Amino acid sequence: MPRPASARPNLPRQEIRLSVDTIVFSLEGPELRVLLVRRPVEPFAGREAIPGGFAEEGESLDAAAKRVLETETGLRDVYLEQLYTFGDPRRDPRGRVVTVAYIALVRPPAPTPRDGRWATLAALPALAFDHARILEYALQRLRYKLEYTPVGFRLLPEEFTLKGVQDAYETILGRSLDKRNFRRKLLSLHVLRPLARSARVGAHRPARLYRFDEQKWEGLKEKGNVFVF
Amino acid sequence: MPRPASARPNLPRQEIRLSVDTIVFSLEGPELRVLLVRRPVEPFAGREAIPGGFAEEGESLDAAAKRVLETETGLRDVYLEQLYTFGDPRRDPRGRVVTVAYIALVRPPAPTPRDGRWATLAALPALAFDHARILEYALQRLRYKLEYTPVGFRLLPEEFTLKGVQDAYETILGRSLDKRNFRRKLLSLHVLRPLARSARVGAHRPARLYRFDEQKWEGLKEKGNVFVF
DNA sequence: ACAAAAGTGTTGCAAGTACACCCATGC
DNA sequence: GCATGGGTGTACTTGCAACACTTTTGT
Repeated sequence: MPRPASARPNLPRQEIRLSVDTIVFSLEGPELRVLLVRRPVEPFAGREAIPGGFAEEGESLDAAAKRVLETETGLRDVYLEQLYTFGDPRRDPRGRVVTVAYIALVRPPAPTPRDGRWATLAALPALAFDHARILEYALQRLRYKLEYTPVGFRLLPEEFTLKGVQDAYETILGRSLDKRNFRRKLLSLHVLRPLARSARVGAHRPARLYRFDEQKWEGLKEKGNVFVF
Repeated sequence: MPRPASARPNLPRQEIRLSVDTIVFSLEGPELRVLLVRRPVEPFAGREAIPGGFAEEGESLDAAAKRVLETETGLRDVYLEQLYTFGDPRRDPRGRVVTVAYIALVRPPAPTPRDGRWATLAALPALAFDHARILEYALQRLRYKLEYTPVGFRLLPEEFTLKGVQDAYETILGRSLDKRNFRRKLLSLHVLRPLARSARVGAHRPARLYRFDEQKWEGLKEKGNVFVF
């Protein structure tokens, strides 16, 4: 329930609206995908866009991102991080809309929300507003971040094989990595807990399953041994 | 001149205000300093704060940061980059204010604006709002960024000595660096243009002057040889 | 000649890269 | 027994860290 503006004498009148939009990434098939929703109304009616909505009175930006994402797509308990704020005055034809963009990473199997689809990066349609630019920026950040922090695990199932991690990295970075070197480096961080169970799929030796160890990772962060942005 | 909200049927009413605040860093003495201004009015009247103001209708966020900074402090032609957006609903007692924070780096000699002062990090006063947190975040970003990109040159005079660069780095990072290793690494980037002239100060051998070569730096960025955030 | 800062190379270590074969399982 | 992907070690290269002396100038 917004108080009238007159109750806030020090605050100027502004015709600026604040929206919170999220680029949602997931790995599906062996491809990096982005969640797009189709706009039912003008402007850009019929075009696809990244999910988003307007911030409400009493909520923080993080909370708004979470709420909007759940409302629009049904996705919950996903990794969310603020990306950048886009404020060009002409980016929305309706008027002045400033968008705080977030990145979300969801684990497979990622449900497909109604009115949404998982688009591959190779076959992106024309997007509404300046969403193409936002997406490009998000992708760049994801790639950079992947090299310094184990953010990639947020795109994997809770239990995964080393091969799975490597495939994910290769997909996102768009280049192939040496198996032995990759495994050595990954294990040398000591943030993976091997499980007793293995993944039995196909006519070949089953691969050991691992879990990401949040605690050890937090420990490393606190000791400043890692780059975290 | 804002159009009435009724002309924008698709935009919701929002009582959210958008401010753009900037953490201004400079090197003075041999210390990293932050520009603080004293608040003349409530809330937090008399307290010091980082300079900032409200965004206007037709301007981009970058433009707003530039304008506000010049209006409040008289500083122009400084390096500006967006830091993060802070949107906790209780961060301003007047109501909902979302702040897009920027970092600015200014070269010496940095003029001291009226109603402002350059505070050292060692002796920071209690700041208004959540500005202490914003400042802490900015400092962290500055330090990280220094290690991957030559932002540091934005804090130096146009012409500088290698010693000058090293002093700057040591100040900001808070640790001492090996002279030979530092020089080798810096020169190996090939982004410094040595000048014929030298800096003659004091009873000892004068040091060669250098300039930062923006062009070569842009070239490296495009080739993807460098980490740029 | 001496005080003061500028400038300069080498060695050891750690991390990264390149590279090829045996192992366990299902069919 | 063979096809399929899982799992492992070693040599080379490169970048980073540690370390001390000579050079140039002003006084």
